[in-house]
Amino acid sequence: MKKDKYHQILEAAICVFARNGFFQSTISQIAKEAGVADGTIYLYFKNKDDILVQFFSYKTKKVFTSFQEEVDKVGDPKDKLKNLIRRHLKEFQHDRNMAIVFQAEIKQIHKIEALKQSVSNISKMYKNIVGEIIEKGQEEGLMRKDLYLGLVKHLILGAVAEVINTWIFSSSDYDLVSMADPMVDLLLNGIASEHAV
Amino acid sequence: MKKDKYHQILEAAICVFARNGFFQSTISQIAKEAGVADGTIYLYFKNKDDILVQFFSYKTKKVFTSFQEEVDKVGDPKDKLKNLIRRHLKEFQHDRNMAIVFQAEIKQIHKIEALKQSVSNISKMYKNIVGEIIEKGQEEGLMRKDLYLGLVKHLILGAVAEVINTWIFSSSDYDLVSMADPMVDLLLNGIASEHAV
Amino acid sequence: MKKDKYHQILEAAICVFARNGFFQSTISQIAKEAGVADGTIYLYFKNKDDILVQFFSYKTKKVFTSFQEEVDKVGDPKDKLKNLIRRHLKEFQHDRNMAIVFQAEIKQIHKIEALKQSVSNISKMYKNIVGEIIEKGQEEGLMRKDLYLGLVKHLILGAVAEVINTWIFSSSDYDLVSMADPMVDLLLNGIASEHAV
Amino acid sequence: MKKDKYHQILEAAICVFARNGFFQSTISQIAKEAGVADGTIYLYFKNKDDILVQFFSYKTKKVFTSFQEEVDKVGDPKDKLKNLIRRHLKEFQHDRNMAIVFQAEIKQIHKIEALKQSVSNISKMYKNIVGEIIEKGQEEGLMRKDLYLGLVKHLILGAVAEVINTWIFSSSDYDLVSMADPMVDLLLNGIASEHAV
DNA sequence: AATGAATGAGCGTTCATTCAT
DNA sequence: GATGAATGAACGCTCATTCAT
Repeated sequence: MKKDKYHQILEAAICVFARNGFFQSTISQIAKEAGVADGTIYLYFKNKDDILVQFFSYKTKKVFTSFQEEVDKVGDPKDKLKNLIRRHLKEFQHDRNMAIVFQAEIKQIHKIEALKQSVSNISKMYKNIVGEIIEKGQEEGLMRKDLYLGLVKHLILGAVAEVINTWIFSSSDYDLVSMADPMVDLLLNGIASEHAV
Repeated sequence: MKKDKYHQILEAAICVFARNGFFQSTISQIAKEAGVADGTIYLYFKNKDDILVQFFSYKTKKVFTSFQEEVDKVGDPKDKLKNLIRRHLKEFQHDRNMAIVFQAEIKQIHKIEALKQSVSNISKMYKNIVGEIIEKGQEEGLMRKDLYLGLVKHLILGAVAEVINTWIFSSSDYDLVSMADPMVDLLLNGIASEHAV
Repeated sequence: MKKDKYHQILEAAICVFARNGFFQSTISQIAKEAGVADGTIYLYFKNKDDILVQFFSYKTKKVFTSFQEEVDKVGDPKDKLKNLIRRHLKEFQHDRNMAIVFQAEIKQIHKIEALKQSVSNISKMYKNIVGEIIEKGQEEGLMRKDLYLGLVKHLILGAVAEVINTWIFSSSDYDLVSMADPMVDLLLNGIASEHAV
Repeated sequence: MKKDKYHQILEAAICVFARNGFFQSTISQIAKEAGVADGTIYLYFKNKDDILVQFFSYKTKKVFTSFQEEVDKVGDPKDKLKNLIRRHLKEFQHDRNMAIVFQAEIKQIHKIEALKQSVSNISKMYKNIVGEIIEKGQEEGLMRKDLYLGLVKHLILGAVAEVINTWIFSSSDYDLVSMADPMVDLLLNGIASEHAV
């Protein structure tokens, strides 16, 4: 019934990284968490860095495929945005360790040579999805034409990331997904009262 | 003419931290950058962690005082928000190393016992400022009453943080401050076209 | 058509040892070279050291038998010496890996408990053969009576070893055996010009 | 009264290398022998390999200068040869650890990238000294003209090396230097009886 | 007999921290 | 105060050896 060792170690590693941070985690801790010997880790990963590389390439692919699927499910750009954010929150809520590593380590990681590439791609991919949604929304007259697109992407990604962050650092016992709809409302309509603008 | 050693070391440290990340930086590197001996650092800081503790308590105080001042300069809540964000971007653009350490290390740092407190405080302080602005806006009828306040705080902090992030990891030669006004516009009015809502 | 596994492994090991040195070689490398699994090696050898033990006891026996045979083929002590050296160079030229391991590892090897004995025996056996030749030469009046026998043995063994060494560390593409005759001439007659002594 | 740490460590290392061989020696052993902490070694040497590199470049220079001096002291080529060998044996007898490392490790060492150069130079330098002596001897009519010079060099170096080797692996309590004169006699006059040639 | 995944002791090396000068 | 040589604990990683299949 056991998963294969590769994933067993990968998950243990992510768990330990989530707890201590990548640089503060030791191979011994990971091995212990995974229930294997230290040396065993090196049968599946080239070195400590490689664990993170593998994690990012594996999870990123998996998560972004699910994002894209969710976006493609509906036609309306506003629904697309809603689905994207809901899925984003859902995936991260579902795998808290992944969420922590994604949020907390990703800023550090570009210092690891082997990860430079993949990290910058994660943001880019996400922002591409968002970008397409916005552009479609503009074409359909549902979204403002006078948007600085780059900024909108930052706004959305940043907002979601911060919500996840807060959830992570709190006791994580409230429902993250339930924040999707109010967030989309905020993003679409802003915080100003209608007659005030 | 030299600054006192304390600040000399502190700035050297931030520079090194910005370059390599906290855990990847060594006391030797900092000492070299500061032009002092390794041991000298321990005359001014209890240990390596303490450098970061000092940095955060010092910078946080300084920066947030400046934020508060900027917010207090004007009366209109929308202007307050604009001033806050403009100042935020300005300060971080002005001290890139600080920006990098704030953005990149802060997620890691709560794993350092001595920093747990200060880090969570930084977010809290920032969100308090934002919260007060929003509440004043609501009182004055300038902002929607049906806002989930916590979410709005995340939205604003997250958006600004993401903009700064992108700036840091890019070649950094564009003007960060100029993004303040369009960002406030976005936050206030959202991305949906008016008649579409 | 394959040789039995024992010799297959033994030869692979010598090849790897020749390339990397004993301590720098790993069981994995040997297994790979031999085309067997790591574990298989332990079916034929007690441990890594044992591979060298087996090699030395096997090769030493084989080589020295051939030396003795060659020496016994002729009656004249000078011819015996010539035959010995010629055979020595021939055997080592023929099996370069063996030559390298013999020359390069033998000095290290007495640090391996199990090999202490065999190594000192190799030199001893060789010197015994030489000793007998010299003594016979002296009896027959062909060699000087005033020789310090121990020294003569060193002289001969050392000279041959050094010639082999040089050959090993060069590109090994010249003929080693052709050096036998001039070497015997040198050993017999010395380097001084006749009338000069 | 203490020598500086650099030489203290270097000598301790050579002592340990002599005892266990380079690859079987650990930094901990060396540190213990030198009476310093493990880390201290890395203040003076780049890494374990570097200890050997330093040793060879230091000792080789020192020893060969002394060889050349000794050779230059006298004019007669035969005396030169005698002086060279006597000095060689003397130096190696005087510093047994050096002798062991020179004899035993040198064959292994060309596998260490940083040492490839220096090792091949040692033999070359020695053989150059010998070569010059022989050539001078030939010019002066003291040595045979029909010598294969390369072979003579091997003969001499090999013979001396083997004598040292035997001394090292024996209980080492006999006088090495006293073998110089008989050895030179052997080299000059050979082992054949005069009337027999 | 043969495999090769798994082990874990042991190594080289780094680096925060101390302290004699 | 300032130094930087010295420390030694702790880490990442290797590899001889074992053993279930």
